[in-house]
Amino acid sequence: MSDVLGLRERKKLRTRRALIEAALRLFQEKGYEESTIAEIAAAADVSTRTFFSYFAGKEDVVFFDGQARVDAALKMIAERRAGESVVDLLLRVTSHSLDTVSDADLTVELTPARRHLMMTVPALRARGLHLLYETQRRLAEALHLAYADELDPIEAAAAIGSVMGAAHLATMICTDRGETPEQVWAAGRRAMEIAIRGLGSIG
Amino acid sequence: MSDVLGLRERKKLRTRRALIEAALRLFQEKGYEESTIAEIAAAADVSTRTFFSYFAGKEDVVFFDGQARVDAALKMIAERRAGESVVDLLLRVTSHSLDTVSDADLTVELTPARRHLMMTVPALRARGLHLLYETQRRLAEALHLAYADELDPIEAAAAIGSVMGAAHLATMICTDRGETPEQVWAAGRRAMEIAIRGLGSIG
DNA sequence: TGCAAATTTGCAATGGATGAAAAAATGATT
DNA sequence: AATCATTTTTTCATCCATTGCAAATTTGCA
Repeated sequence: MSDVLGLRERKKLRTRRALIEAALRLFQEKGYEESTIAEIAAAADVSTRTFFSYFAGKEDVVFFDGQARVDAALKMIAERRAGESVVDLLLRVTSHSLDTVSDADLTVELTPARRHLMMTVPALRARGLHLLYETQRRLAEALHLAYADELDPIEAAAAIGSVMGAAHLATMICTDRGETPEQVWAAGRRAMEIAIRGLGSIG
Repeated sequence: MSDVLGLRERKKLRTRRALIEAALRLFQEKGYEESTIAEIAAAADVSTRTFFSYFAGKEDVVFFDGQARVDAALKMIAERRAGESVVDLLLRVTSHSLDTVSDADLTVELTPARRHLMMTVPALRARGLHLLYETQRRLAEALHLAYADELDPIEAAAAIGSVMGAAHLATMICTDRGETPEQVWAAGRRAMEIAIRGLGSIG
């Protein structure tokens, strides 16, 4: 595929970027609910209607890089190292996902603010959960394919669901307690280890 | 507290019930998105505005008994049997939750249709996920309290998150494949067992 | 240049959601 | 039973997200 994009494509990318940056800036300045799509579009210098040809809704702007992150994880699973155990692969995928901040092509500094938005705004929390769930579904399918002769679909789902479920709940609880990112990360790590070892390892 | 409710309370319960039944009936007949709140309110013989003093939004009508289900699970955890292991308690709670259809006080027959709605309508899926995670959060806290000297908050979160995460993802995937309720239940059971034993038990 | 396809825009309409004040229903008191 | 305070419902007005449609604009290409 050619890296040379036509004027049309370049313009679209610019508009998309402008919408994302305008939206995130407004959300930080005035809050999510307080910022209207009309304002976002105006700040990006396009019509309100055009916003909806770039994003399905107001919530989606915040998760603009979700697809890229998922694709990266899917790729890692599909290209798993020969002989690598499921556990090792999952640990590698999750730590990579936590480290990688964002789509290299787009703003990176806004990440912490975004995380805060995602945790506090109900609509975004809901959207994030939905995305997380869809991600798990796809990861489970990829895992099943990558270990076709070892994991049936249910086992793959159980593996993904338990590891990600444990990590997610643990990190959410820590975050709500106002703990530092390091503590949150450590909690997620511990939760994953518990999920890997099984519940017998505690209590 | 007295079981004798005043006319005011009784009327409110009746209105609430009327709204729920009207909504679920309309959702079945015309679909969720196609039914407007105005129609629901009209069918329940109240004003549109009144709808919002009973439910925060359109989605919430569908989950009218969510609180009762959660309360039941919380109660089971709080009143855990002396000497019962975490694993045994969780198995008991989940199977009870699957068996119990609904709030005894309210319509029960609509449950299968409701389940179908929850799986197919995007807005309801999202709402359901949010409710599921809030539930997990509360269950994790209850589990921590019930086993205060054995589980710290992170371990409790890992336990709840891994078991429920595994069961949820597995059952959703099975449901999407159009499998029978029995198969779905079996998959959930298997996924929970994997989560309990740990990922080492597979692959 | 000139045409075809893609994109943006303006406009109108729908429907969810909220705020505020008037109206109606209810419970308590005399 | 009549009256008053409280709760609930209704009415009305408004905001905003979202969508469909057709006109206008831009871009890619011959």
